Amino acid sequence: MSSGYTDNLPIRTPDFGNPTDALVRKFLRRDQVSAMERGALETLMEPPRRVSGGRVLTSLGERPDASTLLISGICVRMNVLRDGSRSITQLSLAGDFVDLHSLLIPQMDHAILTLTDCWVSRAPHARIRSLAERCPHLARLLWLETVIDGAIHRQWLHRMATQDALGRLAHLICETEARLAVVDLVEDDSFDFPLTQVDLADCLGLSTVHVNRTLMSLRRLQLVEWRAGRMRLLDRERLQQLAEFDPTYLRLDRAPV
Amino acid sequence: MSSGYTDNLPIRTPDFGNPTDALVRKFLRRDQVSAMERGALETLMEPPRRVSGGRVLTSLGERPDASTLLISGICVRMNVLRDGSRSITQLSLAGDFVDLHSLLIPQMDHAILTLTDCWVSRAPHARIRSLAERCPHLARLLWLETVIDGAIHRQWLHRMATQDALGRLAHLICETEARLAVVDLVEDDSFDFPLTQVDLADCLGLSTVHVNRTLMSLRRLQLVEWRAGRMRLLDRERLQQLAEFDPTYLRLDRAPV
DNA sequence: CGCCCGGTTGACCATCGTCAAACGTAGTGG
DNA sequence: CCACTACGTTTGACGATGGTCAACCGGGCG
Repeated sequence: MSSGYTDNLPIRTPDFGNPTDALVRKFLRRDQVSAMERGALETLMEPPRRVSGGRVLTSLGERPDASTLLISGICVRMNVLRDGSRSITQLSLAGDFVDLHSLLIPQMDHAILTLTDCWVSRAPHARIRSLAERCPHLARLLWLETVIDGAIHRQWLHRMATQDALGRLAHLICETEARLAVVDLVEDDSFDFPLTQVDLADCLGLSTVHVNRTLMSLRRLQLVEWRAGRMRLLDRERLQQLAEFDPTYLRLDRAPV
Repeated sequence: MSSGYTDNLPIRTPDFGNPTDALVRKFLRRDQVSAMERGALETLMEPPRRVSGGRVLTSLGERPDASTLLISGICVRMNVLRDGSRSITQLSLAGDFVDLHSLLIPQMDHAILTLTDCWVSRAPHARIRSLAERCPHLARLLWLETVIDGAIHRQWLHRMATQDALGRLAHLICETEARLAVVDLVEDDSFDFPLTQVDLADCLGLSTVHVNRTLMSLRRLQLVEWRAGRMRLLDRERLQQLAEFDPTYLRLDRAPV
């Protein structure tokens, strides 16, 4: 149970451009963003910081005074019940604010963990609030981010309620691929997917054993290949069909907000 | 399969005060709202309209140009899979905007249905957008509404993943009671809860048969009484314990947003 | 070399789904 | 008034998806 807060490597420069690059790429997929707005977004962010995998970024009960933008890596929202049973209610990918909601709900009712080594950057709430007042359009783009989180939650709920393990797993893979594609992290139908089967089980509400059985089925069906933390779609068509995947809820179409 | 849009009874006056009353009551639970802001909210709304139960308020694929505020009654978000399996991903109660997210995600990926007879009032998106620009504080209060929806989704997800039927049902009852209490719709530990067991099954991801068995257990345990669409908590303490209910996520504490 | 973590597999079991039938009540129409 | 229907609820029997327990494997690392 690692609970260390950070382990910054303060001197080293990250190997990416601007901290907001992935975020802006998502925005541009959905609307226009002016150069001025890009500049304004950059002023939100504190200097990037590196956090290794398996750390607590924000803990249960905390009242953060900033939201954290994920520049690279994967984080999760982790809910825990008193008896210790855990579940992952969201995967956060590059370009996602992992706890933007804390701007409006002060106290965390869940924890944020890094699954992998991550680069992150904080945006103090005071700065976000003031920027939102000056740039209503950016405010709506940020609002949209939280609203899409909600849409993803609803899909997960719907899948938990109606699909069996195979469909659920297939859907998670399709969704993650689609979200990563937006921020240019998919190449040749394959992308980094460094979850353990325990993590997957926590996402899907299944036991590890059954996740394993289900993965075996997916492989036997020749739908995916998953080795060394890299997922490859072998037959996107059939996989999406099995998952009943329809990306409407990800709002990947361009429409002014 | 009723799909009629409305059945207005245009002349009759509704038996409530201002359409925004319940909404403002929720806001006041969480922050201050000035008289000017109340007035501004009222200018958003179109005249209230009555819709009977079991109607489609907003259908799948639609691109609404207004969001609908629920003044009284109960609506649900209904997701449907191709094979027809349905699930309810949200219960909307008095004072909730049932599709506020459509301000930012144009195309509906689910439908909104009335479960009971409802009074509703539309707020055109253009008006909301312009009000949000003029009153950033109201914008944040509205944003908060969508963020709380997300927090509720995460709880439902968490419960689906970790709790058995009994805990899940108990949790839904606790949550609904807490939400209705905010808008003064709970009296003597009892409140209107006019869902059918089929509706409950769609909310909880269970079969109707199993919902029935689970309800029977709850009654045998002397935790609730449920007759004629009215739910009464007989032992709130034990029920909340069984449900592992912790209302933090509902953000019922007062803190400026 | 041995440990530890993650993955894999098998055997057994429980929660919950499916199918089916019966019951009560409200509403409709003869 | 009664027959008939429709809907929601209740209960039983049976079966399947997925959980639990346990053992084993394989690779990376101290």
